[in-house]
Amino acid sequence: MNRMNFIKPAIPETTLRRLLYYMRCLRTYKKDGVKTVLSDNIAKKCGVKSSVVRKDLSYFGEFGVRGKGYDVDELCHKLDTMLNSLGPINTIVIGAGKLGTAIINHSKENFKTNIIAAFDKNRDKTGKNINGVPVYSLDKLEDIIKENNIKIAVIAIPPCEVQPVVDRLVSAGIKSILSLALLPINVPEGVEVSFFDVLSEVEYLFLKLNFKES
Amino acid sequence: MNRMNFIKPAIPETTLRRLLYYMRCLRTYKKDGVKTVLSDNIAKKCGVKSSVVRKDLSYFGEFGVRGKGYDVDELCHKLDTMLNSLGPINTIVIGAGKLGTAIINHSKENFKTNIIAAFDKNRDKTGKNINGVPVYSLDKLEDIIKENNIKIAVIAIPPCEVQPVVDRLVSAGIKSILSLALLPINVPEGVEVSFFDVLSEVEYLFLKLNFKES
DNA sequence: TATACTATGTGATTGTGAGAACAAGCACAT
DNA sequence: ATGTGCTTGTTCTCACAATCACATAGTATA
Ligand SMILES: NC(=O)c1ccc[n+]([C@@H]2O[C@H](COP(=O)([O-])OP(=O)(O)OC[C@H]3O[C@@H](n4cnc5c(N)ncnc54)[C@H](O)[C@@H]3O)[C@@H](O)[C@H]2O)c1
Ligand SMILES: NC(=O)c1ccc[n+]([C@@H]2O[C@H](COP(=O)([O-])OP(=O)(O)OC[C@H]3O[C@@H](n4cnc5c(N)ncnc54)[C@H](O)[C@@H]3O)[C@@H](O)[C@H]2O)c1
Repeated sequence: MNRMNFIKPAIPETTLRRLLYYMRCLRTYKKDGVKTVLSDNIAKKCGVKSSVVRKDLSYFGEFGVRGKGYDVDELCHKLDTMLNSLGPINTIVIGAGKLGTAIINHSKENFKTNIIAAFDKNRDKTGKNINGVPVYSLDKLEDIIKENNIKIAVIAIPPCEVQPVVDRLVSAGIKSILSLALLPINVPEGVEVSFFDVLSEVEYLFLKLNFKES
Repeated sequence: MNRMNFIKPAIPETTLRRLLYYMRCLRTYKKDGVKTVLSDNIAKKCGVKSSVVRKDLSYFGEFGVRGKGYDVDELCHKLDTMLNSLGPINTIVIGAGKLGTAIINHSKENFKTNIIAAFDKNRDKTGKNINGVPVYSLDKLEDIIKENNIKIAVIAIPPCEVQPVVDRLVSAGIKSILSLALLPINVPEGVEVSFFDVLSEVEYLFLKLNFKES
């Protein structure tokens, strides 16, 4: 049963993406001791229109006071509670190289995501910790996934190595894979794959620049 | 003058993104010696519908033969020519740490993007090469940008360091910034900023999973 | 308490992209 | 030469997301 059914209609995917951004922005306000914010403050910081912020928040409830704005602590708390009610955001990273290490370190600053473990096939890397995250050999893959009920995995290994690992991830119960290798992946129905690539983004920005310039 | 004006109407941003993916996919076909492909072959590999592939390609011209499909070499060549006509895709990376290094190495495999230089404020890192890419101190920033007419920069330094660097990038003529630090950035009108973050994506996938499960 | 003011929340409208269905055109066999 | 089969290119429809406009409900002030 979907524990988020109390959220009435289907929530746009774009709204979900922005929501995470708002929350990070709110945490900053909170840290800076700001008491109240207007939808327009959040909007400016996140580069969207204030009406978008209000509409997005309205999918989850009424948090503001008309004529006044939003209480930062309260809004933060309510959104966090909602997120926490979905359970912990646990994940694993495959590949403890430069990229994998950078991601693990990154997760220690200001994120909700817990990286439970990393995996590497190189014996020099296994058995150690990276910033508190244990690095295991691939033997342990299935056990760790099942013990921790992991549903999401991040892949940061060379492209040619990807498919066999994906197959193991899927049969161990992973439902969503984020691949940093830009290689098409075969997965059965019901498993979601997304790709993530800095250089693709650069190339996209390049195309965009070339369309806009006068 | 926009050198891509021959592309008639405004091309959807989603189409531009997918186009890059198609091209990478086609390069693989070419390398594997495949002669012709159908829109459906490309579609399956890229995880979209065949009608989307055809529509996307149709923004740029007619490349296929009805009843037969697309000639891989020809399609590759025509798309590459189009891309090349826009000039080289040059960029720089700020921060030669784990992440910056991973990106530089990554750029050597199968991408159109040339990373012209990296910059770091740590004297231990400057003056060396990473996989053929020189690492300079920040002193050289403006010179390199202007000499090479760089328009796009990738930022891979700690969040607290970002804003001053951004200011320098902007006044040196950078038009598009890809930040890997999730901190709101102030830039003048006309400069585009995008953010890119693996862990945000994980959190988004988490939300999506929680909305879909039965 | 009344009045003006301010910012939220939401219903209505517009715009845009995805998908399906169909028309068009080429290759090949007969 | 002509017909058949196949896949492209394109049109049309639908769904969804962004935007707008305004009613709503609080605050502040006199
Ligand atoms: N998407 C992006 O933006 C992006 C950016 C940089 C790099 N990359 C990709 O990420 C990959 C890793 O980059 P890196 O800089 O960390 O490289 P790296 O060489 O530093 O690390 C790769 C690690 O993966 C491990 N490994 C290899 N095969 C494995 C397997 N089958 N199972 C488990 N571990 C395995 C290696 O032992 C090594 O520790 C690169 O191949 C590149 O394609 C993607
Ligand atoms: N968006 C993502 O997906 C993602 C993933 C991993 C890390 N990160 C971010 O990227 C940053 C870098 O990660 P890393 O693992 O490479 O860290 P790192 O410590 O290995 O490297 C940081 C590098 O930046 C250099 N630097 C610091 N300040 C600088 C300045 N003002 N100008 C030029 N260079 C400067 C340092 O000398 C160092 O070499 C992290 O702070 C993290 O926030 C983002």
